[in-house]
Amino acid sequence: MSTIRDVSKQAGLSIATVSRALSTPEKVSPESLKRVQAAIEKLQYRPNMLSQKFRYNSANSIVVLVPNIANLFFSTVISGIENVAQKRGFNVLLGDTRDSMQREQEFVHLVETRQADGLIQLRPYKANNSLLPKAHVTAVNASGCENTPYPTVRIDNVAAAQEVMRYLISLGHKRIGMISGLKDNPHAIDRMRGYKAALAEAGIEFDPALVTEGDFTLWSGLNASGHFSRMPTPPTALFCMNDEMAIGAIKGLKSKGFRVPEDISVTGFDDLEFAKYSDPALTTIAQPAGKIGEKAAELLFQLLDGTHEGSTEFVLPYEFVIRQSTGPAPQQQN
Amino acid sequence: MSTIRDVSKQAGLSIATVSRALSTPEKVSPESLKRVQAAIEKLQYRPNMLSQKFRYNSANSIVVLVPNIANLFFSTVISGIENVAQKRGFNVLLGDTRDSMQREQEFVHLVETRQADGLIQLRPYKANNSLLPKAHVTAVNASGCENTPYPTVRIDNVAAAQEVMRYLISLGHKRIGMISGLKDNPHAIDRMRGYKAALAEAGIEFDPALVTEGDFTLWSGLNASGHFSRMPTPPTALFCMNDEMAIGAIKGLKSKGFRVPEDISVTGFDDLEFAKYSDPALTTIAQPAGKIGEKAAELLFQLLDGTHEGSTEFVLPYEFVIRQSTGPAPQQQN
DNA sequence: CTGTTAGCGCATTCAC
DNA sequence: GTGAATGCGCTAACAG
Repeated sequence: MSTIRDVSKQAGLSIATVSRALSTPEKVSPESLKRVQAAIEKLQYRPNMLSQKFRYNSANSIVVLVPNIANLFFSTVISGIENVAQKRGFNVLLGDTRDSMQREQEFVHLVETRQADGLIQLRPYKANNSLLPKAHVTAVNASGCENTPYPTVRIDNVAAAQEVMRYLISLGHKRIGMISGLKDNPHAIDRMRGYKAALAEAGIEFDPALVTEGDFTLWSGLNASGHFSRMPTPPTALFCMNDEMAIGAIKGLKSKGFRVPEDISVTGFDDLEFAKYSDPALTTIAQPAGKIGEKAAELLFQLLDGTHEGSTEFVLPYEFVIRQSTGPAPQQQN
Repeated sequence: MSTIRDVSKQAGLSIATVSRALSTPEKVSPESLKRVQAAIEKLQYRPNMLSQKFRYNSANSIVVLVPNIANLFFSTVISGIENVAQKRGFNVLLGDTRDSMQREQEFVHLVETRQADGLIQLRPYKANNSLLPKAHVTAVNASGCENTPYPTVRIDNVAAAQEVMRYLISLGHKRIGMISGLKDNPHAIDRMRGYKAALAEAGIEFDPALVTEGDFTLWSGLNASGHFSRMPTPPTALFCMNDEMAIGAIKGLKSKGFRVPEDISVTGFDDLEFAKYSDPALTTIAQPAGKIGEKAAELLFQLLDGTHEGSTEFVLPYEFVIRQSTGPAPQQQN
């Protein structure tokens, strides 16, 4: 591997001139420029970015902490982050944490040790969980939730859940089951609030028996659906906290002889590509996953540049998409 | 940000001793060690890895080139790569190329400029497309295909496709349609060979009218299914080159009044998590996506270490998973 | 066991 | 427009 020194020798010029030829060619005479270029070509010289990073004390990379990369919602957010990082000439370091705090800590360490300049966290933070502030690490939480002290980009989960519930209620549903995420998941907490708010609004009493816990996977949705199908009077609608669980639940319900939506309506959350192709196609909340990623990255760069002003909380619009998995409440159930 | 020099001053020791305390504590007296630790604690010192990387001329990272990160197959492979990179203390740089050669080139550049030590390509290479060899870049192709000059980890696509086809033929199917990937996609080429081989074996003539081209997306599968449903005598089975297209096709066929598998059998390829939850559940080839990633990473590290011996082509076993989307050919069609 | 010294590759002074 | 000299933070070789 040739260095800038080799190039300078080959060109018969000083290191400084070669360096200038690379960064500010207008400050170098055409003649020298040509010789430098020839030398570079001949030696197949490539500047050692490791050295540049060291000198500038800037890694030109950001790390993205993701609980599980093989999750379509997250990977779409990452796509958005990549988009703007690419434009800024930044690399994206992938931190697949698998919900392990230890792994997460290791990736935060990358920023502390300057291997990355900043961090985007895709996992929603719990209020008490303050991994970041003890280190001076520039960070943004994408897909964040309310009441966190971190700069955050999110949608209004409470309102979105409430909107879905209002729609179900408007279709005549009164017994509406829910497949929640883990109880301490901040998204689960927010969406639960929307669920309860809509019930209260409609004068329907909250029934804990209608709530069952999943973990946002297909399997947990399938599993949870069993709880409902075994009830003497099953709910007529099921509000699922994400699309995977909704699709899993539909699978389970159908196998038990339920028709969706004739016997039971099912709603999701996220609007994965697969939601359209589910049978029946899923009524769901479309989160602007790509946009969330882009906005989070933009915010992070502003923070890094010190050019950010104003609020550090961005609430992006969601969209309620009505498809075929929801219908009027069956008459006999009233 | 404090440096090792600050720590040495604070501890009243030389820089070298501090450095040793960090890397080889057994070579430092307990007394000094304690003072170093105290100084580090007080100053909140963190070693600057940028400097270490520079000195060792090793970035301790690998880049993964992926055509589309929001694709479940790829993200599962990446998960596998992450697994072994993590163990080796390497970072994974994400290169979402979006099928753009320019973007791909930029990521290869990361290796040329030492920002990464090696590269794993998830896109299958065409025989003529030699992006890598002109640069001296250590690389492995995961999900590769036959006859490439690069170290590669793959499954036997020809045999897998042939096995699926044999199964369909054994069920009595004679008119078997295919939803292919883009014609010049190496995977498409290999799987097509398997398709044709099975037909030839069974004495069934190849009919180009039964082949339609998709691009591995859900939508293209849905779209392609229209081609078949409009035929005067549609095929009784459909071999799709991946699960997404199969799921899209099933959606399309059902909407046209076809029953799967009673009227038409459908098979996929990959065995995404969603394949189980499709209705009907998909008969498909299970690629060991995670394993492919792990093996590719292991191979890359061996190459980087110079400890690799023997073949640079690994063919991993696949599994043929029979679910409910396939059944006997309908009688009336014979 | 500890300290002094040199140098990794590059960009940037400051002279000329 | 150009070159010589300096230093970024760290480790390794050497000397004590």
